[in-house]
Amino acid sequence: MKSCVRGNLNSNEVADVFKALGHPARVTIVRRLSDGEHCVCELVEEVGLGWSTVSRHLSVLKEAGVISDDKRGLQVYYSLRLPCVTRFIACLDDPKAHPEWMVSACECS
Amino acid sequence: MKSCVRGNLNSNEVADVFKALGHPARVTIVRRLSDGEHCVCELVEEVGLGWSTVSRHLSVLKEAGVISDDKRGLQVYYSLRLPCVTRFIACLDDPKAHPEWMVSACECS
DNA sequence: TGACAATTTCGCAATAATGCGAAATAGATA
DNA sequence: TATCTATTTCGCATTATTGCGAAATTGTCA
Repeated sequence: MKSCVRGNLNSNEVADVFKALGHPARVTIVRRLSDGEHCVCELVEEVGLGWSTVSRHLSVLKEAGVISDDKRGLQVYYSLRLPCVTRFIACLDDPKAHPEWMVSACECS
Repeated sequence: MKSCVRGNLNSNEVADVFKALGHPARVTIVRRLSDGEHCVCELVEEVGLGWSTVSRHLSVLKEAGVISDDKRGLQVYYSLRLPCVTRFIACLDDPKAHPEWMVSACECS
């Protein structure tokens, strides 16, 4: 079995994912997306910042591979690409009791 | 069962943990600590930056609750407080096959 | 085609993070 | 007590991130 210490990604690549998640607005976005896809308009409302600002936060998350977008008609729908993010946040929220960590192997896609 | 969307921590607090992990040097440190505690001297060598810089990276991680320190004699030993960080990085490394995600509920302490 | 709606890109000013060397601490040892 | 060793704190210059409004894009619909 492979060690967790050194994997396929170097520290720069891993740090980019963490960095992308390291902003309150982006955490809010990711949390919201954990229950399914949402359009930008809904996320703007949830985050409480300007459209251009939220748009850039979304592009940071997308660039890091955390979320993906799907343009349908006038609207762009974003969804979470890394379910393990949700599970990790759940662990931070309540380190003791989190059976959802046992649900399955990581299904990041 | 509690939803993952809103937990005990607000987005600021969650973002602080991600922000602490969002730097290549700090990812290197955390990866190294996933096999047990190490003194600063070993981490300085691994990271390849100056002592004062590594020391500040360590304080950022400690401040965020990701690692803890233990001073014994002249040396300070750091260790990981959030094993789920290791599991999350493992997920990023190889999203498909990671049975260690099933090992147990999160044992963050 | 022309007007509208949802979203992104751009440029800018303000703020935060980074890395370094020098100086400060704190424990061990002579 | 004086000194050595491991580590942290401080001050500084450089670079990155943030949020905003204005302008640009892109798809829809009359």
